[in-house]
Amino acid sequence: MKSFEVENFNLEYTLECGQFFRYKKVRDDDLYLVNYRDILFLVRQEGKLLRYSKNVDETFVKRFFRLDDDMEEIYAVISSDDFLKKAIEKYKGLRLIRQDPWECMVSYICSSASNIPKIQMNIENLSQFFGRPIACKEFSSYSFPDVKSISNFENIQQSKTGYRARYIHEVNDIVSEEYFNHLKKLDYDKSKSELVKLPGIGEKIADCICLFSLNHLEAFPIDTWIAKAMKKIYGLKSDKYSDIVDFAINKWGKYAGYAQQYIYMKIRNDETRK
DNA sequence: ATCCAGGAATTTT
DNA sequence: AAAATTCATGGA
Repeated sequence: MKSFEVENFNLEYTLECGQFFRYKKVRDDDLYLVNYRDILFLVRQEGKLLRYSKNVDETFVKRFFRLDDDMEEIYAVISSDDFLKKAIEKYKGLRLIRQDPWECMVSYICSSASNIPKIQMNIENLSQFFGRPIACKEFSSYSFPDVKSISNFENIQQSKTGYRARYIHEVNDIVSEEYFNHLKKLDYDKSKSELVKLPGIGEKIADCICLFSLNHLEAFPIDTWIAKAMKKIYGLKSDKYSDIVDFAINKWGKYAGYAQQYIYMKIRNDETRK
């Protein structure tokens, strides 16, 4: 295991806050096994030290966990009120993850009207059907399928994706490496309007893809939790998607996505504890 | 057993 | 243009 020092980073919060699905705690001492495309690596935090398996390098790990984000600046922008201040205090070190756009797209198509364990199962199944075996130390897994390779409809259904199977199949047919290369060049508004053209992708999922894999930190995905939270905390009357987005972007600007993640984490944990 | 879950598309008012 | 219905599946 190699390592480097980290600040304003908490591995557990970052992996387990619901933004990302392909991780597994493999030992009770907080050693995590993480999948990213065709990479399988181990990572563990010991205080300020972040340790990671030798099959990845420091540049990769820093990029994946967005350790290049200036959290002091971000905290300064999103500490707009008591709720956010408390959420940041409690979950300090929670960062967004830079996911792969294709992987992120398929994962969030699976997420509609679902839950985290089930989404994880769907992705695992898809990877077994369409990916390749990969390993790290004594652990083994499957790579995430390449773009255009999730093509067998029967197998998509056998991955227990339900009514989403059709969307995954169609999207797999439409997108390509070139599609993503083009998508990465667009700004937030343009990316989002491209994404919602795809079957099975509405505003919410498009915002997830923008925030979690396309570097658009102003994206503010609104699921039922966030909608409830915004109503409760800020007394928003309208439950129209675009009204809530306008409010958020007006309040937190280019870091609205980070605000979303802290709100989400806090509201969800406060709720499940009662 | 029945109902719902971190939505989107389609159909109906 | 807003509201109800449908879509599969696992888990509570």
